[in-house]
Amino acid sequence: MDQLQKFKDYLSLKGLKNTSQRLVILETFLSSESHYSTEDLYLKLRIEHPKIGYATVHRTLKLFAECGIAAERNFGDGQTRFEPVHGEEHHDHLVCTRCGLIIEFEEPQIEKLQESVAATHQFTIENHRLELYGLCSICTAADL
Amino acid sequence: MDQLQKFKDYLSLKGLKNTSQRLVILETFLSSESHYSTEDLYLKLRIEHPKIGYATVHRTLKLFAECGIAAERNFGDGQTRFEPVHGEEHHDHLVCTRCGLIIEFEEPQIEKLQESVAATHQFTIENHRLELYGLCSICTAADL
DNA sequence: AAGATATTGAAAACAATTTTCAGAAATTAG
DNA sequence: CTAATTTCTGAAAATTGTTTTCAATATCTT
Repeated sequence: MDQLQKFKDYLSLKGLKNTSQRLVILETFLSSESHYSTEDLYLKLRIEHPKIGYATVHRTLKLFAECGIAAERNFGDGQTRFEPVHGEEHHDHLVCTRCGLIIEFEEPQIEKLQESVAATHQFTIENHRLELYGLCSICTAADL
Repeated sequence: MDQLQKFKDYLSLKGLKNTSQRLVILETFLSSESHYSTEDLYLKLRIEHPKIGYATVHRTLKLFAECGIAAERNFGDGQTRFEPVHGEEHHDHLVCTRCGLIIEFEEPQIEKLQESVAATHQFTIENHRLELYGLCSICTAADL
């Protein structure tokens, strides 16, 4: 099922309304570079849809997160970011502290070790976050 | 070297002053349960030292972080927390999403895998954060 | 002890996020 | 199709956590 259908299903399930703003925001959100903050997306939308307000963008992003279309991320810069979820494997992030580059990665072995740590403490894991902060290859090179 | 000495050295290195507030805050910070938010520590201090202001607590916690006595943590609840650092191994956290319990753990194998992920992307890791969110053993049991 | 400099606490400023509210839009009922 | 009901929107205001300002005070140096 595609994301648009998933969103519409969620709206009707919850008795919410299918508005033009929500569809425009979804389309823009899905169509490009990930890791949007509310502000990022608001500014991008404003170019073609200057009527859409900041609060609506923010509310809609929260709605995406609620229905599983987006995941909330926080990379410690004081802004919450949202990234599209496409039902793929869970992934984690490398974050360049100099240029802001964000790279996604998957490492099933780490996930397994996390499970074993949780088991040791009789913890039931619901989700996790792993971020590696440092310099990307370009910034590392520039640093020499 | 103990933490008090480390703090005093840092102060004189930076030409900062050794005030009674700073010492009281350090003592209280080190003397008990970790993972304080500014507010937590402010409220705790207020019992015995009602004159100490919120801003001073906050500034002092930042100072601890600067000189390596404290580490800043953010568990996604919108509050920055500070935990005492005692020069031990780096550790990560299990966070109970129901009762708020925080358990620390170390898993060197995970650290190694992180290094290999970074190497794959020619990334130079400066630091990382790993948090496992879920239910602690007690909340898991209560959930049945 | 005096002078120079940093610190304090209260309040104001900030930044990100969330809420309020009245008018507008979407859905449902008739 | 129209009216009635309910949700949504956008602008502005409110909230929350954090940071800064500033005048009075404390600390350090000589």
